[in-house]
Amino acid sequence: MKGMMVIRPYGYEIWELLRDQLDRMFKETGHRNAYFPLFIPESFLKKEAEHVEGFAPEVAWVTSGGGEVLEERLAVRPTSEAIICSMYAKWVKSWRDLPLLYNQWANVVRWEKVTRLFLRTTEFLWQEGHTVHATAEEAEAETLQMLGIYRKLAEEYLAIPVLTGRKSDSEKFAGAVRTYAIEMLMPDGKALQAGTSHNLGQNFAKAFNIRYESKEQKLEYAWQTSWGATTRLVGALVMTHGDDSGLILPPRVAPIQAVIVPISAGNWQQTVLPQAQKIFGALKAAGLRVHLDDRDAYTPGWKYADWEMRGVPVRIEIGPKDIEKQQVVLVSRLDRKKSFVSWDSLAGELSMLLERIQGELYNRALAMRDANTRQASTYTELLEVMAGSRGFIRCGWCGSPDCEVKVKADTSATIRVILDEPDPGLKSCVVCAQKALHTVIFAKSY
RNA sequence: CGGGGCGUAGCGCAGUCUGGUUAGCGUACACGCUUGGGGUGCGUGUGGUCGGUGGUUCGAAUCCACUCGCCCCGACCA
Repeated sequence: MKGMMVIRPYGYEIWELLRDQLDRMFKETGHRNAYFPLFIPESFLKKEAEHVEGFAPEVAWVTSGGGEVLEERLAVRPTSEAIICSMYAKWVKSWRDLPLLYNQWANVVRWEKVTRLFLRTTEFLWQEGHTVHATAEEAEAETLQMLGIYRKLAEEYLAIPVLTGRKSDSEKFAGAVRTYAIEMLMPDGKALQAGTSHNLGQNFAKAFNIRYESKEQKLEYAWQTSWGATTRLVGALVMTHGDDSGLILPPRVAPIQAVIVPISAGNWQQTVLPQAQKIFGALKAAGLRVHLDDRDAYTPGWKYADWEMRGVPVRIEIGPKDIEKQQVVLVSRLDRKKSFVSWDSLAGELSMLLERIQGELYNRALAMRDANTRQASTYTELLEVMAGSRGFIRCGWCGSPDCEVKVKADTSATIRVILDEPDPGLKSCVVCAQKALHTVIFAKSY
């Protein structure tokens, strides 16, 4: 099947680690998990006009079941606003029911014409949060809070710097009032949208009739948000940190943080292996994700290359010479630099090394992004950058869709985010030279 | 969806133009010996509907048509 992915255990473990972090942060902010149906009756999907128009081209339909043609065809969920809102309409009665803070971990299907492994697949895994609030202010605060959680996940766990900001009208979610996103820059100069948070206003509440009775005994439409992040994040990890030897995984989301490679010489299984096993047990007990590679069929050198390709941040070598000195050799995946550490201080030293690698990966990614972020004050400058090095381009924008469309037609770049704070140095629109209302980031995107 | 490229062993490829023995090579895999602190070396083996379907031909990996999948560029896309 085109665009479908199979995720084997090592890759899935990466997803599980970042998923667990997100899930923890959601719960810390009062959200609870729930589950809603995979199929959505067409009549539900049609209720919000802009929403159905936005998703229609990429919906997969079920038209028969049990050997019979269905009276009403069913959409395989491309996102669950429609089905969830239909339930929220029944559940929300009073201001006392609010806020409703639910999240769903699920798979969704979007029939994309062009697929790209991990970045744009027909079926993907994600979480989608759907909340209901009594006021517009609360909904906006929720939207921004969740954007902040995505930023935290990206920067503190995936070690990838992000820009946050609003999307232009042409890029916003179909049915939303406002869409915010975290936006990453990949090493090839293309931008990747890695998480979105939408303020839905009352659009869906009006379409699905989600109303509550306020303290003042007035019937009011509710205010809603939705927000999501997907398996695309795993693709972002791979692209951002990899080098010529393979993957480099940030320690906080690495399924294996350190691999122990016993030096197989002579009767190593009697001399070296027992100590390697002891160290393995001690590190595991210290809460580290370690693996002991005791395969006899491969030489140490082969194992080094193998684990480097898989992105394990630290290798621990132990051989006959180390047994004598009661030490091990730590090797960083970043630069292959070796350090010699005694057995009794290993757990502490390893933890510190892992933290250093986590920080260094972020710094590398930040340096890459900064080196590929340019400012353009004239249209000629913008064209030159897009024809050459690409990357992020900061410039002024008057806010007119016409200017946005012109850039896309000429360069295929789009506005990735509208920055929260306009740069006072960028006074005029990069296209029409009229007064700039916003500072925006243009880039080609995945 | 439009333009271009590519599908031959798990992976990477040669062979296709110019149809003709048993379809090769590297790597991986299995076994034996050897080696072991940067992908050890030698040997013996296993593994193929040549993406699929149909056609042309005495004969098709090779020519033709259709089709499926993948990659790049563009359009589309929260």
